[in-house]
Amino acid sequence: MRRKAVTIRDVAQLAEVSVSTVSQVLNGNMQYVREAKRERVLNAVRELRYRPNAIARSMVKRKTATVGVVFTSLVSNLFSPIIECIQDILRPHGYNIILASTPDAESEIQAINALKDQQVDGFIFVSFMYARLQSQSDHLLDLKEEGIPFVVINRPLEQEYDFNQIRFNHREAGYLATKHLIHLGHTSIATISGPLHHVPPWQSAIERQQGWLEALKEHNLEVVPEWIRDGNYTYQGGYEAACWLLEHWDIGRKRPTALFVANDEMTLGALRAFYYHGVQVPHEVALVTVGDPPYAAHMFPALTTFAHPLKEAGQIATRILIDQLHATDSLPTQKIMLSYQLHTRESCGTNPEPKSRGLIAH
Amino acid sequence: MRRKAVTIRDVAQLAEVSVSTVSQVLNGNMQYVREAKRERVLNAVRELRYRPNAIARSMVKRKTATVGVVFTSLVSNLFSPIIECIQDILRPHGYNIILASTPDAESEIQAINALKDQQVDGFIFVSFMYARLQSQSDHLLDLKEEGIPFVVINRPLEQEYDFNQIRFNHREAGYLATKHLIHLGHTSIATISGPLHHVPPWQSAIERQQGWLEALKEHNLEVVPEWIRDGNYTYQGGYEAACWLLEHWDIGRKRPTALFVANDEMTLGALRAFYYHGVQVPHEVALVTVGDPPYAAHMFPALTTFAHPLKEAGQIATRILIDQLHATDSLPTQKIMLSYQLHTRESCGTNPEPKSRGLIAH
DNA sequence: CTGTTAGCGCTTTCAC
DNA sequence: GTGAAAGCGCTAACAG
Repeated sequence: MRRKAVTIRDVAQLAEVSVSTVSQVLNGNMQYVREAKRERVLNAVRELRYRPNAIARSMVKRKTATVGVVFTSLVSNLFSPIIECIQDILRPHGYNIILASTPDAESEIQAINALKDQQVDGFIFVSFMYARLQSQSDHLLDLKEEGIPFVVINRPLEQEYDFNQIRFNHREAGYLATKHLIHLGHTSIATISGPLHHVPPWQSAIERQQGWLEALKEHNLEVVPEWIRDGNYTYQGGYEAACWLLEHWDIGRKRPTALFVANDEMTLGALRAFYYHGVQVPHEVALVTVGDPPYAAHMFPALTTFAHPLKEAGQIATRILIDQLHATDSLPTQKIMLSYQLHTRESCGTNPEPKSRGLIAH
Repeated sequence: MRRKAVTIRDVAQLAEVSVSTVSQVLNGNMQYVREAKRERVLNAVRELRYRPNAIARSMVKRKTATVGVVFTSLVSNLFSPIIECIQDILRPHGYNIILASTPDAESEIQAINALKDQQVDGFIFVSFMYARLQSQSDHLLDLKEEGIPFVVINRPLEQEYDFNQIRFNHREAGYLATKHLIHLGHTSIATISGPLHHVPPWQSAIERQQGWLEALKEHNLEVVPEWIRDGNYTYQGGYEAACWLLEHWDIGRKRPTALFVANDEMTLGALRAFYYHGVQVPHEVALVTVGDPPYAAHMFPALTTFAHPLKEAGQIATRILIDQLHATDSLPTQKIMLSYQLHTRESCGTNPEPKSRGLIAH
């Protein structure tokens, strides 16, 4: 069935040279091969449609030209763009990607072992904790020790590790989002935060909320404790948080006119709550969120967001990895902090829609 | 640096047995090994933390326990769920996934070759033509000939091939979507279709439109030629198609009260057009679409959709592949047609929202 | 310049 | 039962 593969020996035979000559030619060590033979070899290769067996080559070179890309989850909007640009950069360099998704530390360890068995040359780890990965990273120390290069993206590290790492500036996102609202004239700004009391601490949630707080304080705006609603990063949480705000709308001294929602899931929930209660966004309450899913621009109203710098993260991570892969001696670790990028659309009230929603009663 | 790997020989030495014995034990051929030695070997393995080198094993077994998964594009909503369930099924069987994305036939061929060089045991091809892949499949014949098993998902085949293939029933989606609208009482139903005049023919677009037509005819409803708007499967196209309809709203004899939109991109565009023109969905125009992105349930109104049976496709494809991988002799090819699944939400008018949108003028 | 040879780490006959 | 030995397809010294 499977047509017996043509080997380097077949080529050598047809070209009437030795296998090592063929190997030389194929690996570009042409300096040692005369043109005539070179031609003969190349012709034989073509004639036989010979393709070197990468496995055999890997075994002797002890390099596989594959990298393991390990995600915490494949289900997210965040996954696609990042894997795509990892792939786009890796492929021209001749590297293949072996993919793995690992919801928890245990399965991550297994995946790493499986990939090590496969002799991958390096790793990229990408953490988006939609499935509250129990963050443990001690097992990455082994990789380090074995000299296998890797880089981690958005991985919450419970302590200081000497890893190549790329992080997102959550605090800044909260800070800038809130400032954006403040510059728009808002002085009463609530927040729907991620899980603030999670164990272990959910860094991004805490930091985004701190950014919000910082911006308010910087502008001497009142910080109403009840205006920090924990939405647990979920749709339902966002919905309930918005409902709570709605119910207590007029009870407090004043009501918030703007909202910093710490992720897009919760934003969807909050929007739905407002929609059901007939509260207009952004006219009655302006809204800025973190995370820029593809549909953000197509919601009603279109969402003003701070987008994860996914492409940058993927590109930088891949470049760092490639450098390490090519380097003969070990390179210094790199720690990179990336900023979220503002996309101003309708929900913050900056870009009002062509026709106001009020018109629908026409 | 890279701590020199422990090999089977090290284990043999420590256990004071031969390498072949170790190999036997590790491969579960325990029938030929006495318990005592078995123990010694296992202990040595543990002590040395030995892990067999998969590459070396692959070379002699001529099996790599990896499958190549080749997508036309990584950017789609459709990609994540499908890769996830391929992975979920493959992993327990010990298979790894090598990922590739290939926008056109040329790069697909290259990717296939690269993966063949890596000796992958099989392939899964997934086509979502967001990047109008020039559909060519003759090169898959080579795979067939070489006896490398593979299955194609949603691949538009320009002719009849003897491939394992999983298709989506586009015609039925259009038909059922339209019938759904008809059952809701609509008699004037327009459609925003995909590219009807694409070269080569864009099957899904044509078939979905035909399904729409079929349903109308079956119920003796008038087919207004102008109510077939080609939206080119794009956001912009959907927007323009909806605008056209809006402009000609009252010019025709009657106006459509419902709309079958052939994909979600165009739906977003159409919704935006309606939003800007103050036309209420579903009150003034009901809407059903094909494709069920994660945000469909969170739009305003929530979208009634026919969802791609992605998980089923991924599961079935993977199972077929695994069967072929395990089979000693070649299995018959399988051709499977999957139906889209209806998700009834708000945009068709079946599930009106708790409070009507009119209330927002309160 | 070119061919011979010794492995890479593992599995698998095949004698003993 | 167990071990010695022959490769899997390729690369990389090392002679010539």
